[in-house]
Amino acid sequence: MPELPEVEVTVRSLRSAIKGHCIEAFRCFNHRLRQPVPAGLGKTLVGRYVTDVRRRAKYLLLDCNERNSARDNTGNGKLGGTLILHLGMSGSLRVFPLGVIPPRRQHDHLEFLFDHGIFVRYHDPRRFGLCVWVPADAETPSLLAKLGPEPLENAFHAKSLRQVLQGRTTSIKNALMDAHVVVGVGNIYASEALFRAGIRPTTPAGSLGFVRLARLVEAVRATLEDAIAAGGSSLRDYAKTDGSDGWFQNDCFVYGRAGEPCRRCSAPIQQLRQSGRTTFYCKRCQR
DNA sequence: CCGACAACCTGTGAGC
DNA sequence: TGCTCACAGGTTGTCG
Repeated sequence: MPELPEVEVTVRSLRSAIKGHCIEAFRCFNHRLRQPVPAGLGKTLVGRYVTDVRRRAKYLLLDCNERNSARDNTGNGKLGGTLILHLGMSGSLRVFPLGVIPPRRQHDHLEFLFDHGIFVRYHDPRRFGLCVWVPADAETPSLLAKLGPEPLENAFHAKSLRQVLQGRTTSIKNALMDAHVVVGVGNIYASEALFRAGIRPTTPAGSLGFVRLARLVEAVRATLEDAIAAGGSSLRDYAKTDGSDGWFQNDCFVYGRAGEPCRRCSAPIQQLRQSGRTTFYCKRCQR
């Protein structure tokens, strides 16, 4: 489901809905996610204001302030911190306007109620997502410690990319999906970016020269920006915070289009398997 | 260190 | 209709 564009779209609407507001209530109906939702998380969260909603890689980060002492008897202290959410393969967040709280669906695992009546639900059928609290004085959590550059920021460029791919024999498609190389690019957008760059997904990562990598960097950026503008891709589970679908799946050049004509040259789109994931490409446009 | 693969979990669609 | 199998936007641990 969610790759960088879907998480970014979620972060933006969540930010506008809850930034500056106080968590009045929290409920957890199933703590068994990829990592267990900590017991007593509600006591940690209630009474805190969300000072910002950010994204790092595919993680959503809810920054929370210090809390006035009285209600806190959790042993977590009153120190501020960050709630880290990940949507895994099938997760989504839904924001309900004031006073609207529909019945809970199957796989709605977490609920947040804010002081202005806004209600947020976390839904994740496969439970590959996570929800953990990191106090402000903790060292960088291992989840975030070893991540590569953000693809939409300046630190992602051809020169550094060539350096990290130096000597790597794995395919460029596998390398693009490696979060040590660059974050946020998953199975859909790796195929899409390689199409836009005109690069065959099976090309050994270390064999690409500066010019082709520069083209790839721009293709990754353009692909992700277009997908964000389209509200992300909705295939099975992903939906925006208002419950509506993203549209980028309709704009894909290659993903999910095996056998269909290439939008650029009409040759049939090819499909193959790389490290257990399906890859799509055009054998004429990508060399 | 690197690369490939299984595991985590549920739902869905295809084929028999 | 009902069963089984393959596969699905991610990440992590393990093995060779």
